[in-house]
Amino acid sequence: MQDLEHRWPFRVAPRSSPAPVADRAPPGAVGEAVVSPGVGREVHFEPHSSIFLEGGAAAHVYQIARGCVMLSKLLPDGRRQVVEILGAGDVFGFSPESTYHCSAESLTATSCTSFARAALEHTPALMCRLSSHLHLQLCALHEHVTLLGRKSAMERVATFLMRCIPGRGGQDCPGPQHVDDGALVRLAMTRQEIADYLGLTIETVSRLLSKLKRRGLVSINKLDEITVRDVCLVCLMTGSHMTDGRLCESRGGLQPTRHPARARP
Amino acid sequence: MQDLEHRWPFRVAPRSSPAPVADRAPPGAVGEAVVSPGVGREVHFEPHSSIFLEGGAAAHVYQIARGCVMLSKLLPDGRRQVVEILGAGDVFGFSPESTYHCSAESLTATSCTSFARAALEHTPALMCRLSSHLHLQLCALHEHVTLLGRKSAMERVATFLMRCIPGRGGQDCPGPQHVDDGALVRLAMTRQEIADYLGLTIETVSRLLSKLKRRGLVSINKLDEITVRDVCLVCLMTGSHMTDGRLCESRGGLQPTRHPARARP
DNA sequence: CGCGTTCTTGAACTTTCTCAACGCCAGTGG
DNA sequence: CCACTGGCGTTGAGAAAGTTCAAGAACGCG
Repeated sequence: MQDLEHRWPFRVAPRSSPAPVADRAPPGAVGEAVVSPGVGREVHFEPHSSIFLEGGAAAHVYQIARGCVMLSKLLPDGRRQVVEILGAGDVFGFSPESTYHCSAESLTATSCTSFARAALEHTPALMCRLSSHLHLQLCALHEHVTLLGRKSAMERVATFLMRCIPGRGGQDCPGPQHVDDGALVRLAMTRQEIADYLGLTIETVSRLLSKLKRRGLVSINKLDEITVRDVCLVCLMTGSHMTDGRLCESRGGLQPTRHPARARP
Repeated sequence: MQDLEHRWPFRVAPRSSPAPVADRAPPGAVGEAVVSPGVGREVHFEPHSSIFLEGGAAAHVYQIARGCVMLSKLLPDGRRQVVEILGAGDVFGFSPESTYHCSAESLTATSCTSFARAALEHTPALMCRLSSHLHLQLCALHEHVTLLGRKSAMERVATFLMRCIPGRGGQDCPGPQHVDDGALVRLAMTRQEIADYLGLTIETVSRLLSKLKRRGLVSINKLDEITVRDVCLVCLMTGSHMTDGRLCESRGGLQPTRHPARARP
């Protein structure tokens, strides 16, 4: 259907044309036709405002028309995990219980269509249309589970940066388009949120960004605005590609034994 | 609707009645009515057989009628992550691309209803019925992301054991039913698979199971058969409960700053 | 019984976390 | 205008958790 990656299009502009900082229309067909057939209601959220809290009554289901939403969970001792980051077209607020199992917070200015849970249960057609988006999210979540379970800290940060650059890093990545393969990334997240997303501490995220800066791979313009100077090079650090040039070759079968948990040095 | 946990009911028997090692009907309504309206075909898999491989042509979507399935992904250097473990009622094989983005393997003897992808696309009603299961899986995946991102190795192992005991550890856990609060767990997974599921190494899993054994919390009968001697005590080690007695109290709001990444000693 | 596979255990080493100090920046109020 | 303050972010030193490597034990199967 369409690309799995870059489903939360942070405001990003190609390096060569630094102009359009305003929100762009999401790439791909993901954000298509968010029709609201009577039951749906348009709701808007400022950047970094709470949409609902973990444990609150699960009254509504939301579909994002524009913007970015972050879902997170807390452990009772205060450890937080950002569980999913969503963009246009994505659906959240489904809960098998009567309460939300995670909190939702907008990252950028966000518009959603909200559906009352009760109404939804009486409109199977609508329910289905919303559900049909979920397997995209499931797929992205699988990718993220792999990041959390098996990638080193640097690979996580590199992967994170690549996810902020639409159109690059996926299977159909066109490779560098200009001699200067750079991209401007607006993060819209604090270091703490990035850390909670990547399963790291804030210090580690900070240190690794500094290391990337020292190596000349990125430059940090404004804390939440990073220029990735060589997209391809950062992409090679994600752990998702063969480091010796070849891209993923087809695998002969499962390799059940001896898996190094982290990349070898 | 129903419980999130124990959605992959490994063969488990209460400690007091050690008899029924044979597969039990799944608890809850998850495994309801797996009707196959013409398009669906019944397929069976031996324990530990491959259902499809990551990168293979995504020809079918499956719904589990009975048994357990493990989804996994490989990084190009051979690191593996078990991404999801599924039980009766769960759906897998959806892919936004033309190829599968993960591999599927049966853990126990498994029966599935398989639907040709092409047929599915012409039967929106069926598609919807399958999709409607996905938000349950999404929810379980959020839980697992939290485990991978924020839990210590011991908390992961404890959580894993609790997930193998149906009816316990969830929000509606009845607590100990007998004076002797034990449970028999059939793992159906090798140590390597458990490690790949929990984002650890095989050595760490082995070490921590030994530590639990030394502390008298579990006993290991047959490598893949473990008796959890005190379910409640193991549950307190999962990191999902307040360790000082009280269960989760309602939280006042988001706590965006200072999150210890691991539990304090 | 012997062999291959899987699991366990130990010791050394890495990575990442923890704790603490410091820097930067924006907003505030004298 | 400038010092003060609070919130983030960065950096360093030391500690801890988990990994790696290697050897030995246990299991299962012919």
